[in-house]
Order: sequence, then structure tokens, then C-alpha cells
Amino acid sequence: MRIGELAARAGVSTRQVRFYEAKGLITSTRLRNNYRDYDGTALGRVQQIRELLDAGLSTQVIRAVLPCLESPRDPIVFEGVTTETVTALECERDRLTGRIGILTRNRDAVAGYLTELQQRANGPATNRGADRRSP
Amino acid sequence: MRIGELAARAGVSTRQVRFYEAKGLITSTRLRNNYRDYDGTALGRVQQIRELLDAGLSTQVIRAVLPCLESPRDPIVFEGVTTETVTALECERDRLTGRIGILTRNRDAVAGYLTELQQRANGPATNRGADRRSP
DNA sequence: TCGAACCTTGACACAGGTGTCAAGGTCAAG
DNA sequence: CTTGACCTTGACACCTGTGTCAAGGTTCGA
Repeated sequence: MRIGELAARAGVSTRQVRFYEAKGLITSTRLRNNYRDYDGTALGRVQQIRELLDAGLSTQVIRAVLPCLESPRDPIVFEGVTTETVTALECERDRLTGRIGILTRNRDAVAGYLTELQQRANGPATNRGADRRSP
Repeated sequence: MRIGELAARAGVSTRQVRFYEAKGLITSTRLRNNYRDYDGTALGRVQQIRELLDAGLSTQVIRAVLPCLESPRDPIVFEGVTTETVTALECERDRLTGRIGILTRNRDAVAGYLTELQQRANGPATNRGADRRSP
């Protein structure tokens, strides 16, 4: 698959695809043209990269965690794993957990605010005094 | 509280504090000096801003959700809320939920990979097939 | 009074992710 | 062969959140 098709299918610009490749997030072979050639796994990769970038991760972090994200885990990704890699991944896992906690707390706060707002709007609007707004 | 003290307590640079203020995330009054003066709530605000920035949110988003995050919700934040604001907040809430989902999925994938790695290391390493580390 | 420590604004620089444009190579269709 | 669609690399520019430095005002202690 050439870069244009890949980009179109993933809904990104070719600029982005080249950038991800330059950052080592995806790979390509070259045709005799010198044109980039992407295999079938590239589309999924790019979509995953987009997701993670949108979620606020940097390409560095994404490069670290991408190998863990293969659906059917290639036995290859278990070869030659250094303790440094493991440590880095554990660190990333924990950072992700922290992020999830923060986002969850804040999402809940926003949701709570909205709920409260809605109650205040609903309650006094209809003159049904469900939760005694005015005694 | 002056800017230096605030920054020091929050563990950020005064540059950052001024930036957050310029973006409307915190406010200050001015002394006759023209020095900034922050009230007691500023420290918590800055810490919350840091958390959210670290979690990958932009100052724009943070400005939108910060008002919902007051611990004892000031009745003031329920006054004059436009439907636009509500819509924006609902949107942010949903975006946060999406982000949380993505991060959770990927965190779990990383954790699963690490677990699998550990099993492969523990299992064949000791010549006992059990999952006991060393008897 | 002088210097140190703090504050002010303003500017330039950087990294990351992206847009966009230029100058040129490749290839298929007319 | 020419045209147009696609590819290549390279460069410049933008936005964000920071760092850093400059030039100057304020305050306080020696």
C-alpha cells in the first residue's frame, strides 16, 4: 500500500504518516521507485497511533508501548527484552494508571456538576418540589 | 501570596504561573506595587492545572472544566450558565470518557504484556513447572 | 545609600505535532 | 511525447507550554 492510500484510509495526512515513520512508530519498505510501501498492519498501527496521540501521549511513549499492543502477540516481541525495557514499560503502565485516575476524577467532577445543574434546572422549573428546594 | 511563593509551593516556575494566568486559568489582584497577589485558593488551582496538563489536556479544555472542579461548589458557578456552556461541558465530559477508555485499554494491554513476559520468565527459568518462584 | 532579592513586561528559542509549499522524480493515459 | 496524478525530500511556519534572558521598578537590610 502506498502512502497516499494509507493516509486516506486512516484519515490522516501523508505528512503525518511520514512523521510517524520518522519517529519509528511505523515502518515501510521501498519499491524500486523509492516509493514507500506499507504492509497490511500499517493501517491499524496508524489508527492506534492516532488514538494514543489524541489521548495525549507523546510519540516517545507510544513507541515504547506499541509493541505490547499487537492483537495476537507475536512471539517475537518476547525475544531479547531487556530489563530496561521492562522497567520502562512498568513505568509507563503506572503513568497511564495515574493519568486514568486523574481523568476519571475530573470527568466525574464535570459529570457531577452537570447533574447538579440539571437538578437545579428541573426542580424549580416544574413546581414539583421533589427535593425541598424552597420550604 | 506573591508569585514566587505560589510558584515555589506548587513546584512550578513563575513563568508557568504567569502563563496560566494569561490563559485565564487563575486570577490575581495587584498590590499597589503592581505585584501580583494571589489568594488562598490559587495554590490548589495551580496544582489542579498541573495535574490536568500532565494528563494531556490543553489549557483551553482546562479552562472549560475548572469551574466544575471546586470542592465545595460555590453557588456562584450555577448562576448564568448558558446552554452553550452546558453543551461544551457535556462534550468535554464525553471526550474525557473516551480518553479514559483509550488509556485504560492500552494500559491493560501493556500490563497484560508485562504479565505474560513475567510468566515466560518465571516458568521456564526455574526447572519446576509450578508457578512457585523458588521452593 | 547601595546592593541583594524580589517583582514587572517583553522578547527570543525550543520541542512536538502539523500544515503547506517548492523542486523535482516516476508512471500511466492520452 | 506530454500531461497529470502520484511520489520524493526539504524547508519554512504555526501553536503550545516552557526555559531563559534582558531591562527596568520596588523593597529591605547592611
